[in-house]
Amino acid sequence: MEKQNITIYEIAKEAGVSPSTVSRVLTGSARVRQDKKEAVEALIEKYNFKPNAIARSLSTPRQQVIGLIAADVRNEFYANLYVACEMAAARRGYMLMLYNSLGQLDYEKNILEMLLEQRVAGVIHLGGAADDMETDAEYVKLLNERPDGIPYVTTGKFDGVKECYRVQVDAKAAVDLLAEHLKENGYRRIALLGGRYDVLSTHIKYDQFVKRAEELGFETGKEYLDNWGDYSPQPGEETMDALFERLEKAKKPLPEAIIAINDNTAVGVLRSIRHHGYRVPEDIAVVGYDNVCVSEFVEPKLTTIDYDYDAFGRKLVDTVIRAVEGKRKIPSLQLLKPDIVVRDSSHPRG
Amino acid sequence: MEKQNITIYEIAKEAGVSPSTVSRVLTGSARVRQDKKEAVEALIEKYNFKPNAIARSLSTPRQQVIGLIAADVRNEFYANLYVACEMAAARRGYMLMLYNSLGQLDYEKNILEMLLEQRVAGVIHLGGAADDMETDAEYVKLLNERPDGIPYVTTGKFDGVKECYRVQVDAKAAVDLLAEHLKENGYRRIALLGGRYDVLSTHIKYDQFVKRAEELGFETGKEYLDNWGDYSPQPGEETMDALFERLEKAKKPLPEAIIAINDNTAVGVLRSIRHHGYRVPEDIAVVGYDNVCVSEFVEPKLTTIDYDYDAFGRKLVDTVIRAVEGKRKIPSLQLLKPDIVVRDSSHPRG
DNA sequence: ATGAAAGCGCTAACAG
DNA sequence: CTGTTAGCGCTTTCAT
Repeated sequence: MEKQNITIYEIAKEAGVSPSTVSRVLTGSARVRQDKKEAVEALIEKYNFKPNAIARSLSTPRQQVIGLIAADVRNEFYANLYVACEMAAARRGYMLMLYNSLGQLDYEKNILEMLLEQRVAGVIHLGGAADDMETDAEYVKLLNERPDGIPYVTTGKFDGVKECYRVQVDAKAAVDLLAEHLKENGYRRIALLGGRYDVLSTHIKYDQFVKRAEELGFETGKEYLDNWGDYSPQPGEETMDALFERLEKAKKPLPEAIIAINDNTAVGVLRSIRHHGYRVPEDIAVVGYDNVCVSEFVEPKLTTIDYDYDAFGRKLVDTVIRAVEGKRKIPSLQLLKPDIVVRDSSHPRG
Repeated sequence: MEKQNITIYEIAKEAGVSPSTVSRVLTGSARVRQDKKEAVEALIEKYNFKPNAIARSLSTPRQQVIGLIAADVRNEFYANLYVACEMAAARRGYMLMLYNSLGQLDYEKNILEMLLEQRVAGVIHLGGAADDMETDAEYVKLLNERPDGIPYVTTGKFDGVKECYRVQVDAKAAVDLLAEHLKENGYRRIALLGGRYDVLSTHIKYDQFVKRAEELGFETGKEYLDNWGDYSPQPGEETMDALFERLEKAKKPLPEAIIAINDNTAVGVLRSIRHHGYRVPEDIAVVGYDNVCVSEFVEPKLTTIDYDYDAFGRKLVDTVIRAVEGKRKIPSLQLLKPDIVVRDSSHPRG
């Protein structure tokens, strides 16, 4: 262990120079005579001195730290996005400070305050309250009270927040990709299951699906749409079970294909279908969203929507940094084009 | 947006008190006359003033931030652990700063330096280089050069690091649980597959398994052990494919049960078995580790080892905090007892 | 090229 | 109870 509390002062004294000179060799902010420079560097090496980033950030415009609020990194979608952000940030010399809101609105507001007290350079908000259809007024107030110049970028939306940049997946395009893929493969009676309608991205998916279904001549009524619960396999299974029951009662035919709100939900749907004695995709096709790791390892492999997570993270981080640096106009909404990954769960209907 | 750069000084001036008084009402560190207090609070409210945590931490002993290095939060095991740590830290008034090493040793060293420059109160290291059997000498040097009093706690180990606390899953106990469960259910010829032998936890599992197998009279030779590759499904599938091939060539019988190094690996193993036309568990049983979300949704549901992630995270964080606060002796190694979750993939052999 | 001095925003020891 | 003063560790004018 090194002796603690070494500062540029001890280094300066021992090197026979002033603290400013030490600072200059540390930051390279000005030229220093070679021999002094070397002396200082030798001492830095000797004591293994590391400048105190906290002290530095006090005298310097701002922290190179970006605060990040995520709904829950245990969900692979957010984990992927987080890692992409971290890599992008590292490349630009920024650090990230992560918090998970875990669905607790109060805690989430708390996080925001802590981040602001840390004087982060900006905050990125992935899902969570930013994904609620109905914006929480108090949250918006909090956001609008934030110090000037701390940019806020989110994958969701917040009505009424000033200087808020949105970077979203183009959810409509994703719906279209899936809908057209199913149509091409001969599916016409299609159900959309899972998620919560009061979540922005889910909301968009349902609305767009209804619209597109009509255009493509799908056979889709209210009975074939169902949303509640979270985004894990369990509710997926239950929602599908309920669909079977509902259709039987109504004497309606089974759907030919299911669009699950995400891959986890799809995994639950697959299980329900299996339990009811049907095969995928022969009897019912299933597709999902997010291209999560398991989607490739369930039986059958899942057709799904993929995103360029790296590009997504990069765009998020770059937006913050550009805003911080006061760069030219930044679009308030940036959309990312999704891709479709076709696997076995939606083979041509035959 | 609020005007930026409000400090306790403007508040003080406008309230007609001294900065220290403002500080006192902020921290509650001393009594302040009621009317002054109210005046200050009103202004804090009015300007929506938030004290600068950075400045505060400069004049105060230390940051309430704990640095956390994780191998990769996209692996659910780490995501679970991370979230548990975050919750535990929040309860104790600490924040976390997360970094993912992603298998890049150089970057990982970099992270450590950045964390130290941030003067974090302590660092928690989940997997990554701390999990390597062969400790990287330079890393150890870095660790030993860290300022005095910054505790280091890890789920792995680092040979030669001073003031290093280890909090580990009791991997031997986990092996025993699985081995005994299989024995009770009538399995005797058992293979252990996946992971890398140069990773601490994997190493322990293999060694303990070999030892225990002998004690329990298992039929297990070199052909039934295989480790290389990472901890995702793909290598799991390939390893199992290779096992089939190897045993056929050697004219050895198939194993009755497979222990996969983790659930992800097990998922790949299941697929390989299915592709080869065998059933689980009728022909071959499969068990894993970690009780990751999918383990409950693959077909058949996976028997696996579960940990009390919350307790794990709490112990990690508490250890750091206790060390920071210079509390009484802290054990240098703390072991967590794992549990077994019995599901369908290892039904009694019939 | 380099030192002295001021300041970043807050806390804390010390007088009153 | 409260104001004054002195830091915390670093950067940054401003002279020299």
